[in-house]
Amino acid sequence: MSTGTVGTACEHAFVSEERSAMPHAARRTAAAGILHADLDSFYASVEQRDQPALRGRPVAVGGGIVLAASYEAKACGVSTPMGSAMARALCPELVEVPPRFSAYTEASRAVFKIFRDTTPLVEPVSIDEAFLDVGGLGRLAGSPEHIAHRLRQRVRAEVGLPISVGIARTKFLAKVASGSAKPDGLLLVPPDGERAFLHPLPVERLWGVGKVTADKLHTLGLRTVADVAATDTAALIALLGAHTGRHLAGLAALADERVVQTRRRRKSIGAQHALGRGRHTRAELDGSLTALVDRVVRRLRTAGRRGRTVTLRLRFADFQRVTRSTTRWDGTDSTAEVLAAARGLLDAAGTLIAERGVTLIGVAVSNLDDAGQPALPFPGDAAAPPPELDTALDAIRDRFGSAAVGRAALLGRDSGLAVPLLPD
DNA sequence: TCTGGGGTCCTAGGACCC
DNA sequence: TCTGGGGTCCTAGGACCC
Repeated sequence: MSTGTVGTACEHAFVSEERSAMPHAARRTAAAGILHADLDSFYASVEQRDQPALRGRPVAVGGGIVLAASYEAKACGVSTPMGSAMARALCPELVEVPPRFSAYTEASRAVFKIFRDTTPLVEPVSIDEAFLDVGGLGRLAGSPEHIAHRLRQRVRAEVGLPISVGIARTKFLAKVASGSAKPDGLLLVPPDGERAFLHPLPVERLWGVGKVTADKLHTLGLRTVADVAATDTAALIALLGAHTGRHLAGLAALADERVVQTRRRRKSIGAQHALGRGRHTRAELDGSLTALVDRVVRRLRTAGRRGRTVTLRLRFADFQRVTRSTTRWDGTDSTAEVLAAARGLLDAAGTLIAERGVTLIGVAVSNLDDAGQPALPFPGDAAAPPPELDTALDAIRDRFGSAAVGRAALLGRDSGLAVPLLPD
């Protein structure tokens, strides 16, 4: 475990926060009050927690590719997403574990409960990380460092997982700080130490800089954040476009006004499935499509949402991707309606598929709205679509499990309905 | 060594309306 | 009759994140 403050050689758990006579508002903007909390090697840590034999050993969670690597595995070069064959080559002692998503969801829920115990101002980023605004809690709960320290202790004691926390004045700096704190550490970036902390870092650490943007920056000889900060914003815009250029200029200049947002709603719900190489018949694709639609609409209904846009995602053997989408006039969460839309898109992409083959198929529903909002009446609108398809798919799932849905749909399609024509 | 599954945001062109 | 500028929505692609 490591704890520290950048800009000083401090090894103390707590850095005394100056209780100055500054007015409250001014103090809030100047102080480091945002936490970024990030579970370390999340899936792998859950596996090591649940299987003591895995502790201290290099662990990779995944199948086909590495979804998460323990620190022991990272030490020999295993990273995500990396093919399993590559990972084994790098690390012969690697223990490979299939993912148990329900265990991760449960662990995540427990951790987020501790987050929300800490402050109501929690912004989830993903299953294993969140921003917490603790700037206003001084009187109640102590300094941000104190709060972060206790948060880490609680996650360790109550959920059994290591978590790293970065503390800073802005979301971006807190996020970079938590990355630097890993593994299992706490790092405070004080407002007067921001430049010294950020500027020596490589441009890849800027949020929104991936391989493509990093390569572009490198062509201008820009390798560190300090290099970006010293570059004219106009030059960055010319290189990267208006948005990215301005965005990076702002981050490098330590200007990040984004606040912690508690009420963010999901904007799309999707599912996808990688198919092997080789030809897939239209009937096989239709079976996969049905299973994907079934998964998506059930999540849609669970969330109480409806969507207007259905997107079909395809990937070819050369890893090129295309999307095809269609937008309905009103929102739906009906299996039959989403499937009809997706089938239409698949039909329209028939030539493309015939020429190039498919290695991945995905379906997403977006343009989401709350369920229950009555659509405007439309002359000639039919009543609710028949529920037979849902009933049939439910029956298949109950009897044979989710994995059977695609196969059943495939077998049942010619009969006009996805009835259970499964092999025993 | 071939590369999963879940997302977000931005860009750009065309249709359409005022 | 010919013309402009602004705004919104849809589609498709691309970069990025975990």
